[in-house]
Amino acid sequence: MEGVRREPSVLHLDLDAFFAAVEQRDKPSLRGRPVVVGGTGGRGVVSTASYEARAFGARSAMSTIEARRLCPAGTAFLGTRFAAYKRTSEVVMALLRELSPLVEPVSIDEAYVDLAAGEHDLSVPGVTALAADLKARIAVATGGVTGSVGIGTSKAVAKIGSELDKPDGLTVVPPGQELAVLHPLPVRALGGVGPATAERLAQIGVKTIGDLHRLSLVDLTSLVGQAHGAGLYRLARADDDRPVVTDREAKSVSAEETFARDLTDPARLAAEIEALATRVGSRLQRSGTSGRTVTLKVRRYDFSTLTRSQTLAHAVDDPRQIAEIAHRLLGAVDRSGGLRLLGVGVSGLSPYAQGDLFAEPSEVVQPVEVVEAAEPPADPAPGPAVVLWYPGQDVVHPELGSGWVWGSGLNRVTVRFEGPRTTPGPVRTLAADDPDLQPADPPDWTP
DNA sequence: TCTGGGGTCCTAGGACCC
DNA sequence: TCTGGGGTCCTAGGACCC
Repeated sequence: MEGVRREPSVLHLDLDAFFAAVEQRDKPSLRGRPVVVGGTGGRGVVSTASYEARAFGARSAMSTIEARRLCPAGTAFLGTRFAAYKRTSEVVMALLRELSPLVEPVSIDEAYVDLAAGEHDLSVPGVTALAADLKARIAVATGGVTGSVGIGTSKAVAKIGSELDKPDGLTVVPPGQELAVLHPLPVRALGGVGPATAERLAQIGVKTIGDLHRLSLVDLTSLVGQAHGAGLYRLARADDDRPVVTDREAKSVSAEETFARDLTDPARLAAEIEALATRVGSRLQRSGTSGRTVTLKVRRYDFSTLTRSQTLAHAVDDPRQIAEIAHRLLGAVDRSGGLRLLGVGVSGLSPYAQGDLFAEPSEVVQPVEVVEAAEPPADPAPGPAVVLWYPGQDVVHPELGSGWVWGSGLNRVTVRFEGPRTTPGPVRTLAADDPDLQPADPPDWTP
């Protein structure tokens, strides 16, 4: 177990029944009553059920129809208000960043904090007091939303700790006690063990993490695959050295929609593709990325689901181009019987925006050759302007400080500005001809 | 009126290159 | 004449997470 910490310095926070808790905070009449948040249409599913609704059997991912059957009259069924949840989430994440610069949001209602990167007493009483104080501050700052905290020597142990005492829980797993805590729990408690893996394990009599511990690495990998098996083998031994990381670049962007009724009309299908491509393209453009692979997802009337994808020579972020590929891919799938869902996604993302001037750094460094040219051309060549920015180039901005170019396109340049030593600075997308943005060290290839 | 929407990671086969 | 591997890219599907 190299690399596993000796002190309980990984904290996991999970906000309790988060969407429902925000609704109950904002609508006092809902407090103490069953609340179900999610899709309210005929094909909707439950995102979050309040603890009062869980008492009647309502659960996340259940169809809303079924939740209606289970819950009594007087249960509130609400659509999602994502913006409100996002604002509340940001308040909580800001409190976590006061504890440590190393905060890893996992989702809107979950995060890890590396307490070793802050100034803290990492004894068991020390982190227990810290967690109690954090919970109190979250409740005050959010107007009553509670969270469950787990603290341990690794992410896996911290996460399991936060599950043990929900809601409004606090669990510190002391160093050395990891296996005693883990082994009685069902294998489903481990991240990465879902219904399929649990079923396979159950068939050979493996129910608890303790049972899993007795399996050899060879047996485990032959049962669930190389990577997954090796991962579970280590988790059963509380051998988990995954670091807490602040930011990860997105790898794909997608949008999908389940229709109220299955669609067959080609014009309607085409219009849906356009709408989805527009959502994906505008999100790509807002984040200053583009991608080379366009994927179409189709769910048929019988719930059978398939994907078709095409990888292009150039990265795209233009909704019209994305839609064009998606139309072609849809043309090659069987639509008879009707389609329940369509989805459009772009992956293979790079920070370079689309456009003919997108170029590898090696191509852009070419101005160096001009230095060696005996004479500059008499007339500047007509056509597009030179590439002003290349990835990795150091730049300065009077307000944003110094940074480096992360990606550049025809009209845009994405710059990562340097933050304090321990945290990466903000990423900003600017107009390529923004006069405030200057090379930090102008290359002098002009005579 | 069964079964959302946004993601990540892994596997496996075929193409292609060295 | 016969017989190779490894590595990477692409496509499709599946498991899993919140």
